[in-house]
Amino acid sequence: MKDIARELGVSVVTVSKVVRNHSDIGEETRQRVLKRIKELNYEPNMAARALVTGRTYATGLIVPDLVHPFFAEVAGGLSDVLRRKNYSLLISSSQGDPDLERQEIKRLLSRRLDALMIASTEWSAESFRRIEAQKVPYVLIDRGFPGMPANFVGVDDVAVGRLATEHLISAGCRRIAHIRGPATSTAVGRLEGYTQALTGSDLAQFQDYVVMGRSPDVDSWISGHEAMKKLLQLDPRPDGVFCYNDPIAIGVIDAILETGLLVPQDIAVIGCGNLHYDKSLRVPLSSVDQQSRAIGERAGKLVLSLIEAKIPPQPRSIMLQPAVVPRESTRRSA
Amino acid sequence: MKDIARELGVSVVTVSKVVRNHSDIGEETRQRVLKRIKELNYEPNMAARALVTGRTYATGLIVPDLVHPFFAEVAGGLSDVLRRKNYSLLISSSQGDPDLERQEIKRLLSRRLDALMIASTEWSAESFRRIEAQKVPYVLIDRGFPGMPANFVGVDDVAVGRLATEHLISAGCRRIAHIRGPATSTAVGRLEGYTQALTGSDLAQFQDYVVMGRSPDVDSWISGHEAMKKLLQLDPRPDGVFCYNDPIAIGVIDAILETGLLVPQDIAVIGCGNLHYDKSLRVPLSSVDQQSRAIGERAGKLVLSLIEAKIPPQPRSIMLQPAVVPRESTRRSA
DNA sequence: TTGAAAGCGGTACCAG
DNA sequence: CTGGTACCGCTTTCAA
Repeated sequence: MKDIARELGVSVVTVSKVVRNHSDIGEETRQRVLKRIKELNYEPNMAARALVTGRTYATGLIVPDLVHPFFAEVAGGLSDVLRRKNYSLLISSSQGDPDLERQEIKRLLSRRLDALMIASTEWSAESFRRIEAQKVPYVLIDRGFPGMPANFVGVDDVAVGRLATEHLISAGCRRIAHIRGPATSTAVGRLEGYTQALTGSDLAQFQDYVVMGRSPDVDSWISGHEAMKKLLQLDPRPDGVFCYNDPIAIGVIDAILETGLLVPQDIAVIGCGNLHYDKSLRVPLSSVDQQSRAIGERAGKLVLSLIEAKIPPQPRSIMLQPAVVPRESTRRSA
Repeated sequence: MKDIARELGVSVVTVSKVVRNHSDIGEETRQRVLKRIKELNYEPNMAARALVTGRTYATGLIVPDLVHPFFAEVAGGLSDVLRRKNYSLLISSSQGDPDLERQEIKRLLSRRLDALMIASTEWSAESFRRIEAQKVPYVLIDRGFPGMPANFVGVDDVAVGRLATEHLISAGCRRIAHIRGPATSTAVGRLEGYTQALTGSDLAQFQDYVVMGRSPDVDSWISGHEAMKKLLQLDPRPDGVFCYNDPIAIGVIDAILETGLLVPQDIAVIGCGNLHYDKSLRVPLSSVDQQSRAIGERAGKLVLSLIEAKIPPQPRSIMLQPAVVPRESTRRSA
């Protein structure tokens, strides 16, 4: 910039104004500067700009696992929205480990990002105090903290659990198990919905029909497979299983088939997420659609509005409505 | 930092040195400063640091599609390696559009990242000149440019094509089709391997047995589905299909089954990528493993070494070896 | 419409 | 071991 200014015999201020196409610049001067900028392929140094303006035009996303299709889709939707407004996106994965998550938050905070989005693996809202202290706007994605007023974008998880369970009931299942997720709002909400649906029906509820996989967010398939093995040893064994997510459901189906039982005839299975390959599975998987991409897009828009706002607005909670997508895995001649 | 310095009656330089635990600082002073830093929860401003050191401790990754499991896994492996060395990762998606890709490169370049990694959708190496001009180290991922000396991490694509095709041949297929990808090195290499394998056999080669999907990187399933519909109208129709990637292969299988034909009995199918859900598909999918995660990890290590190097080293090409993972979709009683 | 000066939050260099 | 000074590349303010 200094070079351009010197060459053209104008000041850096002038060049700077042209770059940001500030109004008060002579048309002739503007053209000259613009021309030289193109020639030199000049790009302003964002780090320097960030230093003085305090805005980086970058946001951060922390997810438990990038490879998990749900988070990949969220990231995809997010990235699209942000790109259009010229924001960059830093992504990091917490591997489902709260310590790593805190560390990542710290790292991103020190980059002075304009906003953070987090699908948290925490059970407590503690580490968000620090973000608030730094006055960095943030949005919780997919998992919230009950009673904590914070910006949130996700799906109504109680509805997810209720819909899934009711679907199994109407498919004729009488002994419905649930493979639950970790201690996040998402898992808790779905469990709650499951319980509500059962309570609303005349079906019996068995204590040991609710089991938790080892690490449902990261090694989902294995978690599901293991959990189902346990359920299969129960007597009476379940005839319907509602799974915390689709990869778990896939593990569950595989476990059932290995035993020689049939899906959905012997045991019906439903998952959550409606991943795009669900319909091509060995047993096409019924699933509760979570609108993953929409979650990313809404979060993107919310975060942009947060950044633009001069004063931090009231936290908003955006709750998308889930829907059952029925497929083979629950199609019983009930 | 200024505050801390004032409060403690030392200079900012001293504080700065403590932060970076520079050697020549009195133990007592160090402790005092450290203490205060903890108390205030102080984090150095990376933008400021970047401005003076010229290093951002951040790298960028551009992929055609984040949701594509292959790239998600690459990103996952990469992210792990970089995190351990305290680097952040900016991810952006080019949607398979060369224009968008160039735009993203520009954007990331203006952030003065320490290095870039790109799974390019370009057919020409033109836009990489700009990166070189800025002297930013970069690594091509998955797709290279023949004859262009650049850092590269990927799989030996000719071997991929050869292995897949030979696998179909040994499964007893006599009329082998190929659904190819776009004009990238990856797709070209696989096609080359396919041709080599056929030439090395006594099988006939049909011109119209090679078809290309619409947008193989982004809407893979649809691309595969459409392409297979075309192939099915041929006479004689193929009895084996080698697909550019797994999502395409899934679309292909679905198209075949819709017609009432059987996989693998009537038509065997093999894909590339060995995605983790392949084994749970309606017809468990044979696939050529591309070591996606390893690609990410190797790329991460390479990029770190590039950053550390004072003088740009000779470009290295890291070529991982693929392997066939046979499953139901090619298991014929040949 | 233009530009001089100050400074964003740090680090490098070198003198004390 | 400690700190003064200059400066990284850009924006802001305000005077010309």
